[in-house]
Amino acid sequence: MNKEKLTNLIRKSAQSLGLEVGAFSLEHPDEISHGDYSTNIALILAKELKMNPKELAEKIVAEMSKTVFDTIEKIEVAGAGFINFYLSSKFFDESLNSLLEAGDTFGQNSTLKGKKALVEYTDPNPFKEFHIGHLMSNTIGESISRLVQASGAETKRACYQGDVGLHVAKAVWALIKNKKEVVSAGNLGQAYAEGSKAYEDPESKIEIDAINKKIYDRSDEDINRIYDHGKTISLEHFAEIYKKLGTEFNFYFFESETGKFGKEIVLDYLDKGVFEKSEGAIIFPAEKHDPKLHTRVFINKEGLPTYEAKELGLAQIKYDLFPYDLSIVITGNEVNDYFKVLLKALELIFPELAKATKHLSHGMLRLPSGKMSSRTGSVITGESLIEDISVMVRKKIESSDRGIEDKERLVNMVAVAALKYSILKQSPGRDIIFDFEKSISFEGDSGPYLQYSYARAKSILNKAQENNIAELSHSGSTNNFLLKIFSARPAGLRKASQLRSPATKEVTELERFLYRFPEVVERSALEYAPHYLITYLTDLSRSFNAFYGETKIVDPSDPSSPHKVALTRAFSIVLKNGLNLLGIQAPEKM
RNA sequence: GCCCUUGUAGUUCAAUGGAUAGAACAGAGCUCUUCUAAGGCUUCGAUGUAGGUUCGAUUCCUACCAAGGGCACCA
Repeated sequence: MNKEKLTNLIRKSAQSLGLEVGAFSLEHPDEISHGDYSTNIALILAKELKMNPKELAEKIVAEMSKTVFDTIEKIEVAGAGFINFYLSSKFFDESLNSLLEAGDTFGQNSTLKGKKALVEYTDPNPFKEFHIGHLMSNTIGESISRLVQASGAETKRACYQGDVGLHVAKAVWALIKNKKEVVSAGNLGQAYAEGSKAYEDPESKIEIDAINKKIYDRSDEDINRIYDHGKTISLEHFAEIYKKLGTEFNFYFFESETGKFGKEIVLDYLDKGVFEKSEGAIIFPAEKHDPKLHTRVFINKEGLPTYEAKELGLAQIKYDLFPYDLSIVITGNEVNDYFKVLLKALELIFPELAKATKHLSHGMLRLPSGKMSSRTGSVITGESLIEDISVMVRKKIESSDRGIEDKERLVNMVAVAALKYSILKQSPGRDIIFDFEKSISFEGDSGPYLQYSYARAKSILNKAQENNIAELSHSGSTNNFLLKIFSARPAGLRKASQLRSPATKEVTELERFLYRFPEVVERSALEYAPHYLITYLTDLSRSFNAFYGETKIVDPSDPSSPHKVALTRAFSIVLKNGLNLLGIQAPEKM
């Protein structure tokens, strides 16, 4: 009994009462004790017919009850006129079966099957720090990429980096002045801060502007050498961070490439009336197309392309390399208004690319003490934040000994999980007030909570195997999980659907959550909102932990034990698949 | 001044126009001779203000108040 089937049954029943049925909703109630599905059809129809919604609901229920369903336990009218459906143990047994059979693939859908998707995120700038804002973009982008991939799209990841521009010139200026050989990415951050400060001084400004031009045209050997070296150091540093975070990009794009291309596009469309000349610059008067938009400069007085022109070039370069059906660009929300202007320009030039482009923005990471600024050097780097969290995780791991072999690997897994969870738990687009003490938690709603729940489930499964209740075997491409019934009879292998004993006829809350996973994944992907998935996984884990607390799962003397073990196995599958979609690793032990 | 976003327990976050507004942290109290206590169980506590639309509003509309971001050559 899936949602579609049930919707049709409800519609049919109402129609056979002679009612005209329009749109109505069928959802999982917020409160899990209110049943598995709930519809508001009676409330909607009663309004049109000016009837009492409760009475109408009763009539619809009576009509539905004429048909016998073995997957529905009971139907009842509740509240103002909601009809609640409680699924039967048969339904749950079957769904458990298919869940265990699907294994790693459970949760995937095909809404984007056959499509090509390109996701751009993180976008740090060489010569500047990789700060906590980049961690945000990376975390969200990685999860979106995985969700889109799980929806069937051929997915590529891209990172776009600003390797030219005033910020680079400022850093290079400071490096030359101090005759400092670049040895670490940290030096570059300092150099950038120093250059920014110097830029306020008119004399230094002239020098920095000159360097900026030379970087663009590569006319000065000494500057080229310092520039190339610094860029290499930066990129190597970023690569290390990506490794820690678990991101592998397919494409790297640079502003030094997109600028040239973007400029050509703008000049090309200058004649065609999209752009105009104004005060020596080339502009796009977006307000002529939409009063809420404003004019932006695409090529400045100096003849250099701005961010906007570069983006035009980027859209085209991306498409040439990977002809996408969907191009997702993830940025901070401070560029929202520019992006709207940009998309309007793109729409006039490459309508099909504009249609395929989806801009997602995340909020800012704000510190309780005020705004972070790399210009003044008051930044928290991504690296230092991960290290600070790691110190706390390390302490925790040292205090408990579970025979973990590679402790540093676990430290990184848990630290990254704590960080990613705190970023993904809220709806995207909103600012995060980042308070180190409060934001990074190992208790309650947290990444480590989910990981701990997973490790616990794995530990129970190992014990079940030792007690000969379950047998985990990998054959071919599918995971087979076989359970044995313990009794006087010869131990036999059973499918999960044959395990429920009369004693456990009652359906547990855990089961009511498990089968919903694919729906949650689909919604998260469709709305580009990983926080739905996080909320679900947290509820699911809480439900499992409560289950663990109130019952003994592995117990050879208990006939319902194999069924409980099967549920534990199902839980571990869903949680691992879910964590994977968030870009969080699931440790076997912790 | 104009445009965009956001106001929910003490704090950080949830809630496709639906039922008694959910969690977590912090506070109070239980719980390891039992499969991982990074856990479980009790308990206290909230929709910025004023209107409107609706059978029903945290959600939609209007005004106000408050916070953040943006508004021509940085990104």
